[in-house]
Amino acid sequence: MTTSRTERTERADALRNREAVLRATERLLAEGGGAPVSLDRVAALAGVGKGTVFRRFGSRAGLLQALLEERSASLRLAVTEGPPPLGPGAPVRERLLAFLDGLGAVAEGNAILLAAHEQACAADKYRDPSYLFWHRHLSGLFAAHHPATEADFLAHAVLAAFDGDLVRELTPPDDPRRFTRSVQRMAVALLGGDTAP
Amino acid sequence: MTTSRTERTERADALRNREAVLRATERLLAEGGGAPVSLDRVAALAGVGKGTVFRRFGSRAGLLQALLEERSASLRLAVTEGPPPLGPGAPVRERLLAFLDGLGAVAEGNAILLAAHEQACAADKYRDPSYLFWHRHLSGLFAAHHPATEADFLAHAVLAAFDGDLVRELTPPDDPRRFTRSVQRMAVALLGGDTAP
DNA sequence: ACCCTGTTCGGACCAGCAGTCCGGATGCAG
DNA sequence: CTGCATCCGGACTGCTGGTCCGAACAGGGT
Repeated sequence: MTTSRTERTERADALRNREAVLRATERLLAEGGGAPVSLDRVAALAGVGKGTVFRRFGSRAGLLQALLEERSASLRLAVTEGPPPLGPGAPVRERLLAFLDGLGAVAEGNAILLAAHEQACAADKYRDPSYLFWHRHLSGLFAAHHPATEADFLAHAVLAAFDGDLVRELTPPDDPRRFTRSVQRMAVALLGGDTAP
Repeated sequence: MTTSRTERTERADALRNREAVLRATERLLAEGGGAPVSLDRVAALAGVGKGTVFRRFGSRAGLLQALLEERSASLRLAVTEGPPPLGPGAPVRERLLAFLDGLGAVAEGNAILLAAHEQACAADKYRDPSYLFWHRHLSGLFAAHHPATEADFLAHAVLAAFDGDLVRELTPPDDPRRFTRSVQRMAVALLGGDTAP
């Protein structure tokens, strides 16, 4: 039984450290309440050297992206091959609403992480594989009622609303899903066709 | 004590240096093509000390904001007290289109500056007086067909599309007004009522 | 049980950044 | 011309993201 895992090349200590770094990062993000998190601090809290952080994640942006990926992986999977209405098969409107419900939940629950990631990615935000995936999906949905270039723009515009700081701004503690509902209404209006029952 | 408070004449060299710093900043922004501009470099190109830059503008964000203010001051004026359709008096739909045409032009012509400003402001973006002004205006327009909270969100969402990097992404050299047209179509769709007869 | 080798570790190190400070220069009023 | 408030400049600080390399070590082969 030689460790029937998918990857046999990663050493045990490496895996352990990777996990420690991720945990430390999310803890510092949460405790800092939005204040910038330095990688020195992350390394210190994780109990590893700074070099380790960079070898694992390449850069500050890579670390945050890895964390974000972790939080949204299940949504990604559900969208591509899950059951309707999230997955393929449902009418466009239903899929759009279901998708924004899922993405909204991720955003509302990780607004600080989202903001930090945007800040770190800076101009490369629109080349981020995660962003490209969401954009492709949304764009495809809009394309049902719009020409391609218009759908492309609308997808960008809707995703632009998922700015980490904006989500924080628009999410009162007593109504954690307000942002999602607003985005859903907006997206339906943009989809075209009928808004009223 | 009647005139000395705000009208305290600015020394000639101070005024000259302020101008030199602004010019140097815009030059470095344009030449850098989006690369981050350090204030050391700005000061060097302007031929002044770094302390001067900070005394005049307070911080990196303040400098970029001053530059942005310069580029959008006339639009601001036209919106508040200019002739229709930009100024008060025209139907909501016309005012919306005129406003987005103006703001779009500013964004398309200053996308790099816009991106740099967003990066520098970070979380305080939504407290920026300039942002608040645009938001109040847009929100007011949307309020003609929407409840207040919805109008507030829609204004945020439309402004979110004015991300400096997104504008750059969506502005091909051969069609410099494409972004503006897209935003206008989107905003009209969000305004509600009739999209097309 | 025990090497042997390639992988990983750790933290000193680097360049560069925003922002501060104060002795000295200088415009300007009288 | 003189005195003084204002402004200037660039050395300085504290911190950052990111690099580097000798040391430590995991873990399969024997």
